[in-house]
Amino acid sequence: MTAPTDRRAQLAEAAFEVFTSRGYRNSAVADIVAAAGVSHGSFYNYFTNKREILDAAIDYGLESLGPQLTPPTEPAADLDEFLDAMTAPFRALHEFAMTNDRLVSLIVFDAAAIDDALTNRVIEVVESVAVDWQHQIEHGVQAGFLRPGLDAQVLGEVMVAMTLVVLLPAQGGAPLPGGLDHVISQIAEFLRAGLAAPAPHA
Amino acid sequence: MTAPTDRRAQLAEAAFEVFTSRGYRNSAVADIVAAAGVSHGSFYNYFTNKREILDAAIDYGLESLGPQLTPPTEPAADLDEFLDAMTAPFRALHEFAMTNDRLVSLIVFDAAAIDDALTNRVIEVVESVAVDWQHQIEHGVQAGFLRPGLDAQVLGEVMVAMTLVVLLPAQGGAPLPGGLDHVISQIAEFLRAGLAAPAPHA
Amino acid sequence: MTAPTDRRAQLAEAAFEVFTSRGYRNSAVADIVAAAGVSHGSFYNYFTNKREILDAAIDYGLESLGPQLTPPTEPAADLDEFLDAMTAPFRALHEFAMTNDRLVSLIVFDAAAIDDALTNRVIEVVESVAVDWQHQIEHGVQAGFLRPGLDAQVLGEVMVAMTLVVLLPAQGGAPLPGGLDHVISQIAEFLRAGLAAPAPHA
Amino acid sequence: MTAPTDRRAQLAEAAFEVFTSRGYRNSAVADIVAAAGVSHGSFYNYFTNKREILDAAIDYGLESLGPQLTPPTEPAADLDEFLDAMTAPFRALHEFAMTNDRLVSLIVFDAAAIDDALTNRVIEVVESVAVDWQHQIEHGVQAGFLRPGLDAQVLGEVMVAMTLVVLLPAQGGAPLPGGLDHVISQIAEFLRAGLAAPAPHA
DNA sequence: CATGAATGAGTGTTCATTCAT
DNA sequence: TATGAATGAACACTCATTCAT
Repeated sequence: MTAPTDRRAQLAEAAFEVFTSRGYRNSAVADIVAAAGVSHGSFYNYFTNKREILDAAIDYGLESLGPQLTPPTEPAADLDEFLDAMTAPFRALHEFAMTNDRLVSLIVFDAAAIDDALTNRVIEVVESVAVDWQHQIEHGVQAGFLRPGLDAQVLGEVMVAMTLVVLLPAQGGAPLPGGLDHVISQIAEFLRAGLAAPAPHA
Repeated sequence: MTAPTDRRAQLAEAAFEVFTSRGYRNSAVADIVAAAGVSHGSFYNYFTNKREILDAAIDYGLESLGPQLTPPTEPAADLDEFLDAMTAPFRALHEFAMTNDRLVSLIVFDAAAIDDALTNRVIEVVESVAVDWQHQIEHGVQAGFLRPGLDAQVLGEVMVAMTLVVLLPAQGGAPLPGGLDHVISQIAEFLRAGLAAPAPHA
Repeated sequence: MTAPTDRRAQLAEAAFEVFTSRGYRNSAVADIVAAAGVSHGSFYNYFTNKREILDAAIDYGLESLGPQLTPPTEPAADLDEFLDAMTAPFRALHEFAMTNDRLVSLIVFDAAAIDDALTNRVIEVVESVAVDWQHQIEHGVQAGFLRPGLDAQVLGEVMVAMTLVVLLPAQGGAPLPGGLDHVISQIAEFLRAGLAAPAPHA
Repeated sequence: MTAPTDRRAQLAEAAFEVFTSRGYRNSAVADIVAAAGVSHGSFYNYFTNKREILDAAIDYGLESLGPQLTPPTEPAADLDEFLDAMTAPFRALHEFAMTNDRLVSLIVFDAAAIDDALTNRVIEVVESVAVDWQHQIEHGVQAGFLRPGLDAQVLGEVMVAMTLVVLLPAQGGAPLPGGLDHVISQIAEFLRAGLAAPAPHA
């Protein structure tokens, strides 16, 4: 019925739907093949075990996550552009998390329960985002609009950590106080004051 | 072997060890009773099901976490005291997480996969910590050493999120760049610049 | 709290309540001791096992059944008295079964599922009732108002079997068509025609 | 070993053997699969639970019962034919019960202990037999060889009840006094006298 | 005789994985 | 490559019975 070449993709997509709606441990291989409309035995022609299709399902999910997460690679020219670039992912992540809460849950919470390989994979994604922010900050220091002496690596990770604020509401946390725009503007002001170079004396 | 009165505690402790080393879903009741040196049937004299002992195991783990987590209830008198109070939990949390990494993993990562009740419990702990920080900030604004216009609620949650920086290394993340002291001093400087009231013009 | 001498009776009564409301196999010793307000361990001071208390519970139940079941021992003097004596137990049994349906169910249906000893006990009760009816019929033949040539033993058992008609409604069967009085009068007419000696030619 | 198409039937047959020899509650799924020479897990490919295979096992047993139970559908032409038709099932039932005593026990005695659905199923079988007898009687009244004024519905149920006489010996009761033929002839005479229309005056 | 904690064999059920066709 | 029946180890949970106090 489906072209044989994308049986694997078809199964991965079905697994994504099943895993994100039931969680990894609560999902049976039988659920996945049923969702894919494929025979039970066929599963093992494409994946050696249940664990393996989890990677494929997460890949499938991440294909839509990636672009929104990455901040612009062009370094900001001045402080205002910098703040825009730093806060843009907060908005994107919040919206992504609100509409894909089960995927976030799958990646973040199921991962650690399954094995170290998956945990490390998640951590790598997180670290790579931190590095993007780190570069923005390094450039801002060099360009002179950020305070000298900033440790860009530490602050890149601080930025990553701060995204938790906009992710938690999607995972059952309290709604953002004052709404997303207000929270982002507070963060922007916090960053402006916290990171900007002191105003030169007139 | 153990005083009969705390069989329940004995089982909870064993469950804590088992859950933190294998994860909740990968642990069998048989593992717990084996670790406790108790018969299989006895388990159900003390807990009505496997889910119930998870609460007890987490309680057991949290008894040592609680005190270290809470920031001082005395409001800070000036900016330096404030920064000390704000950053102290980072050190405590880092040390706790480094020595109790499996408990953190159990609480943070297993919770969501199990129950909404447990997820909510975790979120409540987190929110309560956010509120403590929020009060510190509110007081600092009133006392005049923090910038007016700060939204203490938002920034309290930002603080909670930032703790992720010192928690991740215990969960398999990269080691803290420059060490804990360096990271904390960077955060302190960030907070000082980001939150302090502008210096009055001489 | 209770006189120690009737602990056994107290347990038997509790067992009767528990067994008749839940069935033997679905009742736990824990249920019985809870209903009796007695400690779990005490049970085995009075009964060697769960099976044994079933006998005691049935004894307890039968104490109220016995009198209503037995037809009058005085032999009937004529055909009308005979028919009254033969049909009276139908009314009694119907009423007993309607108000004690769970006991009937326990005795009749649980018995066979448990062991042959209990089955035989039930059958003995039934046979003893059959013998009572048999004697009535034998006497009627001798007195001349019943047809000669009747096999009183066979017809005694037929009478026992016929009681099933008035027992089934209590066990979930259809209600008696026309009501109990109508059914009994039909049976009486059936017996009159079926058993009476032919009217002497005038 | 067995044609794959009737694994379900194979299991049902094994369950029938197990249930009729041990009773439903005393039989484990493990016993059934062992008797069928099938793996434990296979059971749940064919039945969703233990309760479900009981229905199949009873169906299996009833396939041989059904035909013998049903009285002829052709209405009797005269009193002698009527008595033959009425008593024929007694012989059939007796023989069935003697050779299938454990099935009868399973159906009659286990049913009530299990659930209402099964109890109702048994009662429906019984009622349907009663209706067959009822029709015979109705026809006999119309044809004039049975007494007018008979309530065919009541007497149909009385007939069903009377079959108990020939069923009990298979369940551990005393043997039929005088043998089956004698008992049936006694019942036939009883019915003849009890139901026949009065002989017209010469 | 009273207690209730301890026991452990037994239950029905699930599911990832295999393999003959 | 496709299939789906077959597998069996593992699971959470029950409960009649024992026994030290």
